[in-house]
Amino acid sequence: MLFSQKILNWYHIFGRKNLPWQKKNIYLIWISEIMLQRTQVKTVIPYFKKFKKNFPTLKSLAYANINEILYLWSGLGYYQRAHNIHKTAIIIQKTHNGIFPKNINEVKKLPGIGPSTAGAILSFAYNFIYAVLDSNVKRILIRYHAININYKTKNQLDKILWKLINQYIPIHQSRKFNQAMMDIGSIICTNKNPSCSICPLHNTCKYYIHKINFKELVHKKKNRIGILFSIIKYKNMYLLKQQNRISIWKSLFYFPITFFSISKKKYEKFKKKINNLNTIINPFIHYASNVQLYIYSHTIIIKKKKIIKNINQKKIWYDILKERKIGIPAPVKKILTLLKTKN
DNA sequence: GTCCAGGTTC
DNA sequence: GAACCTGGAC
Repeated sequence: MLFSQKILNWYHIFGRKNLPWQKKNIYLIWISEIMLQRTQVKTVIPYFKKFKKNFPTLKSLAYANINEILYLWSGLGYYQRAHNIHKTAIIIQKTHNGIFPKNINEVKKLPGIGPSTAGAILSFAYNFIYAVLDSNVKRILIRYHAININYKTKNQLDKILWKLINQYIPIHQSRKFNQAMMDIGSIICTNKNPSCSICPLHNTCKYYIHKINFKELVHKKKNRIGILFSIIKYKNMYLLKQQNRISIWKSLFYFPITFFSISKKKYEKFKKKINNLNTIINPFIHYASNVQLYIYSHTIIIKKKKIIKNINQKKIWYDILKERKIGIPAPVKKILTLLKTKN
């Protein structure tokens, strides 16, 4: 039996068919595919539903305020994606008459859409014959063909894998094929302890037959960075700043921040200093991107505050008892929730 | 406490 | 090749 036939047969019995974005609405498919970039299905579902409710159409998104988009994105991570969907919505509104393009080259030009996402969008929306090559699909192909990835650069490997997947993708059922490949990759052909016995490809898979397993390269150790949040409180309100210059959490709102080196000497010195500060939030570690953030905070309670500036300016007084439509990074949300309970 | 899953961009 | 985030598993 052909590779693609095995995949399609599996899909008809086990494939995921009721995900909230599987409705042939290209706008919603696009949003879901962006959310799914380096983010797992179960994480995306609640965010997608909330997003769909608030921005049901491309037009509503194009005219939205970026802070409102970041608010709905808060906690999902990789906030550049939120900026990119806004940019894309505006581009489509202006230069494509509000209609999401059908041409793959046009789609790939849009911010935040690479080759894999472009294939996913067009195959899911229109059943066009474009493949998806995300890490689930890559893992299947690497194992199936026992490709030794240690001798290849990322580019060389991608070229090989694209060639393979383009050979396998069936002419009439690309939508089902792509969905099934991702399902199998994430449910069966998992990174650790794959469930080969229930895999539709195991009869011809080199990894299964010959027990060939090439280990992936180990991850680089993350750098430690110290952060001090200055929690400035006035009644129920906290001072938050929108930061654009710092690369992490770009244009999200958080407490005034000080970075410090975590080199042993400086860190010890800083720790002593911190211990003298007035704080009600215990220090904690937050992993972000390629860094390990050691997050400390100190509290300053003020009796009189400056004039409240509006949302388009960089500083705001955030009332913890009121929801406000701004983007807030996960660890800052966590602190605000703690402050609420201690209020 | 540390590790893991997960595409695009520059 | 490095930067970008978070929740949950261990």
